[in-house]
Amino acid sequence: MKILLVEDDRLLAHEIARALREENFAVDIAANGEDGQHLGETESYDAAVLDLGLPKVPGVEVLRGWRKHGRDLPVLILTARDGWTDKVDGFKAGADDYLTKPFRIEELIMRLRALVRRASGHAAPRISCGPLSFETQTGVFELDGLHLKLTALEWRVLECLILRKDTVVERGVLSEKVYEGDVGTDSNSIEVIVARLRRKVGKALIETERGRGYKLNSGSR
Amino acid sequence: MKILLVEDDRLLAHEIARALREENFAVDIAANGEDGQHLGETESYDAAVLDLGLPKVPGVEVLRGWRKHGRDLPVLILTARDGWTDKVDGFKAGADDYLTKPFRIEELIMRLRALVRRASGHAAPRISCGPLSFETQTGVFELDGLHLKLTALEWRVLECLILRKDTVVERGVLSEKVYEGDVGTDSNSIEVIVARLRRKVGKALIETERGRGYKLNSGSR
DNA sequence: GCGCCCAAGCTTAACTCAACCTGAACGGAA
DNA sequence: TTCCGTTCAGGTTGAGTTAAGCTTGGGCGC
Repeated sequence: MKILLVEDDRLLAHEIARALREENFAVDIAANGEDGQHLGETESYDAAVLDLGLPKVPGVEVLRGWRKHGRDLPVLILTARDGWTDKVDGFKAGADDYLTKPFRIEELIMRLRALVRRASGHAAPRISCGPLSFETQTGVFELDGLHLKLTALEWRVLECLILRKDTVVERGVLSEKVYEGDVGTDSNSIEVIVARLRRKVGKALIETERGRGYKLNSGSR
Repeated sequence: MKILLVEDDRLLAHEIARALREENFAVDIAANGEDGQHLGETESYDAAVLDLGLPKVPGVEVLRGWRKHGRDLPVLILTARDGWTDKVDGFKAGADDYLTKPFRIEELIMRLRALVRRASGHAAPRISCGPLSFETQTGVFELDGLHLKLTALEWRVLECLILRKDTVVERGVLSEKVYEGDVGTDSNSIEVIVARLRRKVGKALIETERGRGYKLNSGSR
């Protein structure tokens, strides 16, 4: 867990760093806006603590710069003044939280922990299978990196297959998953959907196991 | 954008709810811990505001209950007492932020917006999508740089879509987030709102995924 | 091994109906 | 009054189903 601390007050900076390290955070200190800007853009941190009252480059500008460069780390800003506009500007620039000086160091730690916890929950698990990949959070399929457009039923079938890739999914299981209620199985609609899917994702991907069902096979064998 | 407000003080609750609704949030109010617990577990909210000083079931227990049930919505806790241990307990139970009473309602809104923005995976304070852009901290939409005037419902729908741009937002999810309380699903009002939105932002932006829902697509793919 | 036969699966095309769109009108709230 | 949200009706579209003919594969008798 690595934190970037941008704070010009040497004394305060070291006090904060000491406390954070005691809690097993790794801390880099930047004593001014320029260094902070640069470090935030080049290194990889789990979160940043940013003093808004910096000399030369104002803290808000540092934050704005990070965001412009696509840095999406959680940022907690510190403000000496109790000024309302400061906080508003900070939030508008993309801050996630703020603290007004003076503050208890335990509070800083707690808020940092909360930020990191929430930010880390955003890893989007992906399943890929040959040229096909599936983002479980958004339900988006991609083929060779290109967005794959599917109808509702095609999507359900393909999801069902990719969640069990490399294993046979029986016909019955498929129609159960695809048609929520139980269905009379005397129909070839599943076959039709599979055929259409094959035309979209390529014949080789979906293998049929005669008498049992279908299997999505990753080219690994 | 739907918020759960758990607050036993009727007056305060309605004041907060009014202010939030003025900012186009949909708000459900729970007047006690039990109701709050239940609503938070069964309904789907984008964030919760939780008073820690509740009668009967303490606020921290409510929060702990949600987390135990796997509800990971962002939670902002309110604490009347200036007590340190309250906040610590709150954070330990999985809170994301807190405010000490009394507070400015604008600050509550700022923090809520920051929480929601972060939870939706966006670090930058501005989301753009084709000619459309959205300022997360102020809730302002712009089309080609010009301020876009929307009604409350139009705003909620469009916000919901832009926060999940390029992914399909299901009809059900949409009406959940847009309407307060429970939802009757047999109505085409969402369709009508979408049609009106299309007339305002252009047809191409809002794509309909038949059988699933709607998608806001940044032409990039 | 060879070939026949039948069941299982594939594919195309047409049809049907639910999902969706939209203009208009109504009713309630500010 | 005006504005906003909802409902309704009529029209449009396209996804899903069906059915029919074709292909494939494996079992079995020779």
